[in-house]
Parts: sequence; C-alpha cells; structure tokens
Amino acid sequence: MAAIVSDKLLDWYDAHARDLPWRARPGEPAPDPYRVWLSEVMLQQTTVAAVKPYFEAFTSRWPKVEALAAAPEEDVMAAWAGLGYYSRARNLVKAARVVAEMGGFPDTEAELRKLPGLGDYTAAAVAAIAFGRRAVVVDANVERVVSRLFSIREPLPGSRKAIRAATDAITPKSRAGDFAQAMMDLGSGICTARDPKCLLCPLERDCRGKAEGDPALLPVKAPKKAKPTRQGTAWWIEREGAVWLVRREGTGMLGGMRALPDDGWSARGDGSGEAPIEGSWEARGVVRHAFTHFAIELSVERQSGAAQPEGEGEWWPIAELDDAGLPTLYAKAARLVLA
DNA sequence: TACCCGTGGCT
DNA sequence: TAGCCAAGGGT
Repeated sequence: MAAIVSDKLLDWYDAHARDLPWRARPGEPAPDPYRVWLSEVMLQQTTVAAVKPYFEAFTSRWPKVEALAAAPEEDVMAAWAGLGYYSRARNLVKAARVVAEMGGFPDTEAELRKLPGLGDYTAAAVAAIAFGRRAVVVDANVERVVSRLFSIREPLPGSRKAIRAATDAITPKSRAGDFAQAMMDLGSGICTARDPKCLLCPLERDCRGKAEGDPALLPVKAPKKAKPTRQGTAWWIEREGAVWLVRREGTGMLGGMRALPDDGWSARGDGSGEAPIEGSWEARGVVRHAFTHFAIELSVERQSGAAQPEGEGEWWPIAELDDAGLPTLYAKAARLVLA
C-alpha cells in the first residue's frame, strides 16, 4: 500500500505541480539550497501569496547566502517587515552567517537541524528538496492529509507521533523532495481543511478517512484558548519633519523591529500609560490589532516640536517612513497620525 | 507541554 | 464578523 500511495502521488505531482519561484519543475535539477532554505523559512506559518513578493525582493537584493550574511541585521529586519514572526528574520541572519562561514549549506538533515530557525520540519524539507535526501517531512498539510489517509482520530497535538510514523511509512526512498512537495500541494489544493475535493484526489481509493465517513472532520484538534485584549499607548514624537523611532529589544514581541516608543504593553498585561517625555499630548485615536494569542487596543498620542527622548532612537524623516520597516501595528498607528 | 510569537485572506 | 487558517520554531 505504501509504494502504491507514493507512486500515485508522484504521478499526480508530475501532472499537477504548482509552478513556484523557489521550486524546480518535476524532473529538473534541484534548485539552489539558498533559495530552498529562504523560501522554507518564509513559508513557516505563512501563505504562498504573502511570501512571493518577499522572496523576490530578498533574492534580488541578496542573491546568495554570502550577501545575506554580509548584510546589517537591521536591513534584513526592515526588509522582513510585514511578513510577521520576526524571530525568523533574526535567525535568518544568524544562520546565513554560519553557513557563509562554513562555505555552504550542510547537506544532511541532522546538520541542517543545528542551524538557528530550522526545526524538524524545515531541516527535513531542505534536506529532501535541495539535496535529495530521504527525510520525513511533516508540516500542517501532511498532518491533515495523513490524519485522513490513515483515519487517525486522536486529537492533535497528541497524534503527532502516530502521524510521523505513518508519514515515514509512505515516504519513498527516492524523490523524497518531490513527495514532500506533492503532499503539500495536495493539502493546499485538494485535501483542504474545509470542503476537501475528494473527487479530484489521487488517493481517494486509499483514504480510510473517506471510507469511514467525513474526512473533513479530521484532524481533530484541541480547543483553543480565548485571547485577551490588552490596552497600550504609543507615542508619536515629531520634530522638524521627523518622528522618533526606537528599535525594540530582545527576542520577544516584535523584537529587533523599528517601532514607535510605547508604554510597555505586552501579551501578559496592559501598558503603564506613562509618556517618555513631558509636554502636552494630542490624542489621535485608537488602533486595533489582533496578534496570534491576544489583541491590542493601542491609543496613539502625538506631540510636535518635542525634545529628544532619553535613550536609544533615531529621528526618521516622515516622508521616508515607508522605508523604516515598521511592523503592521505601528504602520497602522502611523497611518492614523498621518491621515 | 504549553505557551509565546504576526499577518492577511477566507468564510 | 469573529474565528479559522497557513510549508513552525524556540523555550
């Protein structure tokens, strides 16, 4: 059954593979490991449509890993702005510098797994896609397809071990990269989370989930926690056509990204409401923004002709604010002030 | 393990 | 519209 499933899927992939900028067409040589790695990191929890323009921008500006390794971290962070999960950009720079120092990407799953930002999924995907290694590649698409194919009814995340074993059982010795990408294309276009297109599926006859009932009910997932709403304030401090920007520290929320000064709001609590400088503030309104596990209502206060706040920061020309690389929350706040 | 960490499209 | 979802990783 295992060989039959992988053969059917690879045949389907040869006929229906998506044409993507980071992907070789079936039968072509494997693409540059740099492009595979970059695309896989960008695609972590991120849609293909969102990734495409960023992938083009990055590979145009930094065509090789050595170029990315030589770039200032803040330039990479600014280029990543809007894509989200900014630890990916911090780790991207770290990994690029390690790889450049090594003289190239390692070509085994175990060595790739040691690079920052490469977990089980990405290490396996790069090993399989860029280097033709047999690796068990399990992402959310594979979890869904395999849960249905084998009718695994234990809820996630408890079912991960069983899903991995089942995926291992159907992963072929050769063309593991194509197999992985075929599974992802199948999950993306056919075996979708809602309303799967079973009539178009090359594995319909092999699918226990289909045979036993409604495959759309799989995988079962644990219920999600309610997300709280936090209150915070951001300060638009303006002087001579420039606004005061800081760079957020650490590895936490929006860490390493340029931002407006704020009052210390976080996922765990509201901000203090305390302004960084004296003076009279003009209320400009409230920005609402939903993060993964909480929402924020950010009040935006403005002061012009202001003194320079203490601490690190820079006066950024308002006319060039698009180049600052503000994450979406602060881009919204800026739009509110400038509207 | 459970939680933290972004964003935009879709229903 | 409010929630769900997407090629997860780090701690």
